[in-house]
Amino acid sequence: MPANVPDIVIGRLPVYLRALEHLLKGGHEITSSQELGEQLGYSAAQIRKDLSFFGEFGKQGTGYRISHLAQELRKILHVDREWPVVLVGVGALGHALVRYGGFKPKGFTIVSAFDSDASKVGQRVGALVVQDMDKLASEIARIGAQIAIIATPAATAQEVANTLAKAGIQAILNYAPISITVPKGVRVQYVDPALLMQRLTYYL
Amino acid sequence: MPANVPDIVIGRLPVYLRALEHLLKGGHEITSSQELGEQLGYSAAQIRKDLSFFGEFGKQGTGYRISHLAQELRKILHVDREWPVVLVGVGALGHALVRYGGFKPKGFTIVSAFDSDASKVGQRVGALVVQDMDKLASEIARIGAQIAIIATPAATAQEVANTLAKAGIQAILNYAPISITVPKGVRVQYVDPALLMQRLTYYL
DNA sequence: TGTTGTGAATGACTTCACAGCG
DNA sequence: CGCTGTGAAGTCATTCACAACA
Repeated sequence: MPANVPDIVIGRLPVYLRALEHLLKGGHEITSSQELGEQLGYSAAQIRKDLSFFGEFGKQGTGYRISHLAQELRKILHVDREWPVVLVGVGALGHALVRYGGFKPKGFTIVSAFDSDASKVGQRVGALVVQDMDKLASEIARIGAQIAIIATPAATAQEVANTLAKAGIQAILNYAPISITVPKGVRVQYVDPALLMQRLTYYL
Repeated sequence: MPANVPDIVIGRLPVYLRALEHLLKGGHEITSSQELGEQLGYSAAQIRKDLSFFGEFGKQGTGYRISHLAQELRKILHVDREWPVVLVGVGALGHALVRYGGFKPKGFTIVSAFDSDASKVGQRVGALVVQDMDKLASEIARIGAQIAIIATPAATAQEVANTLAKAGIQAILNYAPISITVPKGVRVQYVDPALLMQRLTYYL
């Protein structure tokens, strides 16, 4: 497990993995850094360099066996297993996330849902029953969850993040439209489509 | 309108804007690069350097008037206006996007929805009626839309992107879990929560 | 005094270019 | 011969550090 790999490299690995899985579905068995790069808009050298942080996965003169490289990437990213995920905030967005089909095929399963609104506690959402926030820490410990999704309004997201960090959560996917600060050792990724839209309009 | 601003800088401007609007709501009137940086996890120098690409927005010894800086950022990002957006793909995700409340407050309104599935054409989704794909180009021209959201399955996303580019769309927010290639002059931003999850698990 | 705006210095990332190997 | 893996070179981004100024 090499240290000092730039985070920007880590961010590209899932993109590579997604492309490899797509090629596999299309019946391909072998690819090259050049072919991958053209598909993804990266240079061939960058792909080779990124992979070189972790080992040697190709054959000179041939390229990469797609299934093998994909499996190696899954190991590197720790997605060669199932991850339980807890969800905080069961409004419209939280409901959509429980129903969202994109997580399970990648090994992420929302196993508990929490909300601070007493009128929501006890309601069923898909196969889950919404629980009170005061059960959060004990449930996280019971499940052994390390990953949480925040889908609350912006106003409560920081408070929720504090609670999650205290309960031992180390990875947060934040859908609340606000930046949050977390203790060292906790990582946050942000999902805010409006932000991406604003990044697009700059160029219009 | 300065040229040659790194895209990575453009990507941070919406984050700054979001934080400024949050501070405004909290009753603040003035902030500093240091205060903003602490809130966002950036260095104060980086924020000042980013802003310096576009002008001088602060007062030495004082900081930035929040409402003024926010308005300047809106101008820079071209979000000081309303943007019509077309949606392609009206499955579960497309439905959720039409209902999603995060776009309209930022000036983005989904004004048309399209699907290639004949059984969906004519159905109502919120206030919209799903239209056939063969109306796409004429509707984009009629509306003057420059922005599109792709919410189709991965298998059709590239084809849809080609059609959108041909119809004059210059900015695409792609929810399909696949990388797409587009002609020069067209920009794409990706929304794939599973990718972000995989980026998080690397560190677990 | 406190904070900005900015060249200069440092650090990080990407590309180059080629040895090495299948 | 073709493609990988990788040091070296080049480019780009961030941080430093301070003059300028309210």
